[in-house]
Amino acid sequence: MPELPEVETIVRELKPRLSGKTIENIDVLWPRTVGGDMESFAHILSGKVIRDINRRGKYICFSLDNRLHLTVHLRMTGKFVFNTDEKERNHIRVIFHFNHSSPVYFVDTRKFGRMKLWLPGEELLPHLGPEPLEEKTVYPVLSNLQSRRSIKTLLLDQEILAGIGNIYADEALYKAGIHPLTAGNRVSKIKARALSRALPELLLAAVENKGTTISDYRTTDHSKGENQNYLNVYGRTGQPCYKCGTAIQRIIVNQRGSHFCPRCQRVKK
DNA sequence: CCTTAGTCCTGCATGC
DNA sequence: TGCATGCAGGACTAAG
Repeated sequence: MPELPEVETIVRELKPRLSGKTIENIDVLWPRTVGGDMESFAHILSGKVIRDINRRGKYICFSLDNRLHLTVHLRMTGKFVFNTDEKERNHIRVIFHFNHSSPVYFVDTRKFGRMKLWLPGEELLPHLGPEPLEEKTVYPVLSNLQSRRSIKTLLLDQEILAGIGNIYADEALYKAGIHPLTAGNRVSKIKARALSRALPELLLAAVENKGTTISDYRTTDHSKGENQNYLNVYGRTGQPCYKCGTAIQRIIVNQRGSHFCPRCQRVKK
C-alpha cells in the first residue's frame, strides 16, 4: 500500500516516540515477516537502543546500537500501530516490547511485509536509486533514459528512482502529460523536465497531506491520510478528466492498473 | 534486454 | 444467501 509519502508520514510519527527507547524483547507471530529465523532476529535485537529512524525509498530504517540497522518494508498492508482493535488483533505479525513504555505492533493483513537486519559495515539497500524529491536530482535521471521499457514501468523500478509506486506514478504522468506506455528513451527533454517537476511537487504535497488512504493505509494512530482527495486519475476510471472532460482510461502496464487521460496524455510517435 | 506469468497472502466488491 | 471471480499503494523469481 504505502509509497514514499505514506512511509515518510509513518517515520515522522515513529521517530519522536521510539528514538532512544531500548528494545526489551520481540514476539514474532509470523516468522516469514522477519526472514524465517525468528529466534536469531529477536535475540540480536533484544537490548538494543533505537538511535534514529529514517526513510529510504519505501523502507523504514531503524538505526540501532553498534552500527546495526533494521529495515522494514510495509509492502501492501503493513503498518505500525501503538494500539490494536479487535479486528486487527488477528493480523499482528511482530510485537516490539520496550523497557518502560508500551509496545509497538507490526500489523500486516496480507503478510507481504518484510523486516531485515543489516550487520555493521553492510551497505544498506544497495539496489535503490536516488530519492525523487528534488528536480535537480530527478531530471538527470529522466532526461537520460536509455531503456525502451515504458515510462510507467521505469517509474516503478526502484533502482531508477526510489519510493514511487502505482498511485504517484500515474499522478505524475498525468501532471506531466505523458502517456504511461511512452518508451523511456523517447521521453522528450521537455516532458522529462515536466515530469521531474511533477514528481517532487506531488510527493511533497502528499507528505503534507499525510499520505493517500485508499483502503488499508493508516498512520500509527489509525488515522487516514488526506491526499486521496487530491488525486486526478488514480481510481477515477470512466470519470471525466478535470482538465478536458474526457473519460479517464484504465489499462494494464507491467501487470499494474494504470490510469490516464487519453486526450491529455497521448503517445508520441 | 525485456516481457509475462506465477508466487507470496487476505479481504472486499461484484456478479450470477 | 451462497459461491466464484477479480482486484488491491509491492516486489521477487523463473521461463521464454
